Amino acid sequence: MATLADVARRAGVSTATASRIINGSPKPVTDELRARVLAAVAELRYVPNAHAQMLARNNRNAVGVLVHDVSDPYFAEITRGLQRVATASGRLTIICNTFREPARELEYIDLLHAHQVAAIVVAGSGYLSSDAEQELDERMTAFEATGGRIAVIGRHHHASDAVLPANEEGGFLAGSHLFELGHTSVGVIAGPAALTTTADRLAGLQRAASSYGRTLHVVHSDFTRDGGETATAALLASDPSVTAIAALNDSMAVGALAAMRTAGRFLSVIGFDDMPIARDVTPSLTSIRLPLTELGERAMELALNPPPPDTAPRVEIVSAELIRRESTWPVSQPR
Amino acid sequence: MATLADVARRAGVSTATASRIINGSPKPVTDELRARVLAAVAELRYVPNAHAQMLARNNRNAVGVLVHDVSDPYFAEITRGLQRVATASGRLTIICNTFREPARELEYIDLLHAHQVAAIVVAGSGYLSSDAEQELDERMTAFEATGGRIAVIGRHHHASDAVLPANEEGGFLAGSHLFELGHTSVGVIAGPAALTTTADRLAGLQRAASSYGRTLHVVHSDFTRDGGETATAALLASDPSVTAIAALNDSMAVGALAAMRTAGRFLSVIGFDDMPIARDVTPSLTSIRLPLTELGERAMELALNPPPPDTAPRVEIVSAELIRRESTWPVSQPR
DNA sequence: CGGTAGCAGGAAAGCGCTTACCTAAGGCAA
DNA sequence: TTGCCTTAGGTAAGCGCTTTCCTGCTACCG
Repeated sequence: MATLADVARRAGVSTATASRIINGSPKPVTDELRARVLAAVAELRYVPNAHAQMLARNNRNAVGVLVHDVSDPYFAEITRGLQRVATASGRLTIICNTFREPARELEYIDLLHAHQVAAIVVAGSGYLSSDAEQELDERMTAFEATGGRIAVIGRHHHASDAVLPANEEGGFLAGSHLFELGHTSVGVIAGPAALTTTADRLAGLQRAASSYGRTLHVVHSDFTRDGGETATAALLASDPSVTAIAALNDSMAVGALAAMRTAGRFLSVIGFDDMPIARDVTPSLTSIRLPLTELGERAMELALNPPPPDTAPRVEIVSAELIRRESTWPVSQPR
Repeated sequence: MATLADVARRAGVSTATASRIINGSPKPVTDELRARVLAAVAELRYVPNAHAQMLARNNRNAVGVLVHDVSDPYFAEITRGLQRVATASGRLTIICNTFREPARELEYIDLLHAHQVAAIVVAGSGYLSSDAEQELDERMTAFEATGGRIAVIGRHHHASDAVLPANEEGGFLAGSHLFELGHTSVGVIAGPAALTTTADRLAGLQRAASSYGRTLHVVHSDFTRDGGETATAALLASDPSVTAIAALNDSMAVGALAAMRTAGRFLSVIGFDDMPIARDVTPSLTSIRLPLTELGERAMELALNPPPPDTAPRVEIVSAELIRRESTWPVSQPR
């Protein structure tokens, strides 16, 4: 690897001069030297060593993103928003897939910390409470103590800025929609019980149920399409009275559709997240839209723009919206 | 930020000893000192500065991934494979979204180079030929000249290892399937003409067409769902004789389905890539399966395991497979 | 013509680590 | 007792950069 010293030697200048020219520092330099140095850079295909630069400059440039799984469309959408903002402000984004393993989360936080990132965005529901969650909180605090910034998406961390999707409100919207259509027995395909996302969406649904004087039939699944399919199949078999299904995300809703196709029973289905696929399945899916890209953008903005010191953490709530499509209909007009 | 020197001071040892203990070097150290140092690490919440480590050790640990857009399911799937392998061998993966802009690709290659990554995987079709492509080739070669490894996916780079999806074969499979079903007038919704992926898949389709003595009606689009929808709508309107559509990826095939729904004309459709969504649309999509995750895994393996020196670049071809579903049927039994 | 700016460029001190090499002390055989 | 290992730990030289401070020079003023 060519080093700055190589370039300087070749151009017949000191490393100081070479560095200044390459970085376009304000110090004046004669055009002649500039040309010689730039020529040397080109000839040697010199690329500065980023680690040495970071070390010498001691500025934090990159930002880290902790995400459960980028290939999950939910996170893919959020990640796109995060990246847009980060890239726009000229920062390198390091994306870390935690695969939902708390141990890996911890590992990655340290790794990002070690890499001197300016900020870390943690996306994705946390667990309601657990040792790992505790530990994560602690590491996040430690990172912030060294001047790093943290923003979380859809997860509460007492000390950090947060962007929260209106999960409870969304759940309420979904439930109200179904009850408004006259459904009395609603099956809920929920995510893992320990996740805050599940808890919040479910809470909204419950609120709707009690305000309409109805009850829910909840089964827990895992937020995947296949999980949704099996859970729905089981629900259909065990409770014939159910006339509508509320799935706590679109993937499971799509699974529910598949289960109903094989069972030959077609009930109203409402999903959650309004992912792109929602409009392309048949029937197209009524869903609760969460502006995921925006969620990511806001979070990155919070992470990159430090708040005035000694103020409380900022919390932004982005609201949910009901998107009506073909998969829900009045209970009085069954199909 | 606590530094190693802080830890050493606090534990009353030299930085050398502290470093050795923290890194578990083979040098023997008394248990007493070890305990003191580890205690200091915990108290100070010391996290080593990765940049300083990289600089001092001069070893390359991370790997970089250049990908058009992780939120595109096609690349999401590939990325998942890449990450699986990289993480399994204990490496940090830096994912860079190029958003299909050649300029950004160049920028990122240099950035990864500067960060001393051990290897770079470039995923995603290149352009048939262009200045930017030329330039990219050059940078890649420069990177390899400094000891870095490069592997490409679905793109030819004379000097690097490559994993290639069998695009031509897949195109042939798709074409043969449709002609076998008796279709004589096949409309092709292609991607941008300048992309090698488009060219290869199209070539396979053409080969099938000529071996069956048929011709194709090709329109170019952009590999997005919406692009596919408008292109299909236009094709339907302009050429009423078409009885089947071959879309060069599933996203556009889904768009084609949507266009046909609005037009009220239902033709056989075959997609490409067999993305998860294919089985959930109605009718479920016949498609050419490309094992995308595997594509990513193989590429990362190539990137991480250097070939014996002075051998030709390794090229692996992963084959395509026809997945029959409901969206294609014999021309003699129209719906 | 001396004195002082102003300018172009270099010398060198770090940034936070790792590690080759050195030292001091103890143990043991001759 | 001497000599030589071994052991436990420290010293200090970098890794490749940036940046402060310093050195000559030329130019200009009185």
